[in-house]
Amino acid sequence: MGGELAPGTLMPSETELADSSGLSRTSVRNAIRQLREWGLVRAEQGRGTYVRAPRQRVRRRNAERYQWEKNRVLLDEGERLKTGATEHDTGLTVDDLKFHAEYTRVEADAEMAAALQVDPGTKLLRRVYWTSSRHENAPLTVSYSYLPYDLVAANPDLLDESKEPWPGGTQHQLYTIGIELDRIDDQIRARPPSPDEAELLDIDPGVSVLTVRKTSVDTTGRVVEVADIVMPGDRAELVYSHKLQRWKT
Amino acid sequence: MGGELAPGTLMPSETELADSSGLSRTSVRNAIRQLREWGLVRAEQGRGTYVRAPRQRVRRRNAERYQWEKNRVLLDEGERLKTGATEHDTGLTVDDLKFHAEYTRVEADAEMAAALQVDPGTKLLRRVYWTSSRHENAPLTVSYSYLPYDLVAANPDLLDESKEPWPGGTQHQLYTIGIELDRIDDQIRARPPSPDEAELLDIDPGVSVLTVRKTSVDTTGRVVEVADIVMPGDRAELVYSHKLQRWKT
DNA sequence: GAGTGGTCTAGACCACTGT
DNA sequence: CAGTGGTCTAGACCACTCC
Repeated sequence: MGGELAPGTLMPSETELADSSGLSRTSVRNAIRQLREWGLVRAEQGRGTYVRAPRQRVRRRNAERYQWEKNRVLLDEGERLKTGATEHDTGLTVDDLKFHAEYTRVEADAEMAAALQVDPGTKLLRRVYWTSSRHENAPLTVSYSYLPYDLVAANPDLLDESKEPWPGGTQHQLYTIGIELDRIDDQIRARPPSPDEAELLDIDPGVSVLTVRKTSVDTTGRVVEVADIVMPGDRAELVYSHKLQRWKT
Repeated sequence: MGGELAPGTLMPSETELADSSGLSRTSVRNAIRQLREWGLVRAEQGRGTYVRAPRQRVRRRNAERYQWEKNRVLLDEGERLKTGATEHDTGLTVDDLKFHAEYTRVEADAEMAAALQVDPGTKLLRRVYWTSSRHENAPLTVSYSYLPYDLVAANPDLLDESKEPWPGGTQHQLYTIGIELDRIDDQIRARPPSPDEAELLDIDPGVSVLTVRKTSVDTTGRVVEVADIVMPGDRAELVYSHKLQRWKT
């Protein structure tokens, strides 16, 4: 009835709601599905349905972030280790964070070949990366990054997933192989999650994900990285700020 | 079975699928719901379920668009009328487009007051605006724009919805009352559509919308417009391009 | 074992579309 | 009118969690 419940509160069970409302359980479930699509409630099998914490939004400010990362590249390593990009976004310190990284060597399919401007079948390094708070289970973003294998092979450290997290981010690692970025394009979409993504991000299958396809172009015009960043649509938010040129007075 | 059907094809009816598959109609409907959430199929009551046209994506390049709009402000009106922002996005000419505009005078609620940095209850001009192709029924974007009423009242034309579409866009109209923009911030989210939005944008209730909250700040640091732009998540895409500063050599 | 949500069935009625 | 999707019921079984 328009009321508000404290986060973590256990809802009455579906059968109980059906009995007390005079509706069938099917109808009650349909109603609850709406609440789930809005991320207001989470159902746990065998346990019950709980009110979710208020949508703690993750805010990514990509415009500033990219330039900020670039500026950091030329700092010495000690400086870089102190603060990473995730802390930049969330305000959490490095001790609160858990990392996961996983490297594989794959061949470019037609779609990725077009995005990277290479031939289909070209060897790529696929880097799956996520980070989450030690106190929460689900990551806030998951990143699938693709780089031409021959390019990164110039620095063996870049092929070693145990060297994660990359100190200073992707731009610094590219710097070690002589690459300077000139431009980054972000392409933003929303779509339903795959079952895997729903589980990993701890969202209901009915909640969309926000995705960013980030394309990094170096100073010679070459595409050096394509990354797909996936975020839970009910908790994530992207911010882009544009400074406009002044009219001549 | 992984096949692909031509757009517009009529699917077998739900009862027919239930009979031929040996499943109940409820289960068939659940399966179809997945297709709907992906925007692959559209159900029309009384008619049937059709395969949707391939997701013709609308691409908005906001970073360039905002500066482009600003540059156009100082051109003379004849120039401006030739090409508007929608044509800039879609490549359609002005003859192919239908416009809708609707003005109301409202009071700022707590949320909008905070966004506009005014007191709650302040009079606002609410401008609902959309444009769509003459050959398709549903708009590609709907915009809900809010401006302080006293600000725009300085030019009576800005209070007259019949003067839409604004020749040269919002930035030109602000120019007529002596305002130059300094910065535009975009805040991007995804969420389920309201029933009204689902109908207007011609999407299934299960398909999320992509929203942009656009905040325009003038050269004195004042927020002069807040606009909420709503797009169908299965057909829209946002692009932001960032040019990075060079390292000193 | 009792209680939860997840899945499924078989059938009913309604609102809407075409002819 | 017959056929479509939208909504609803009443009941079953399963997988899972907790005691």
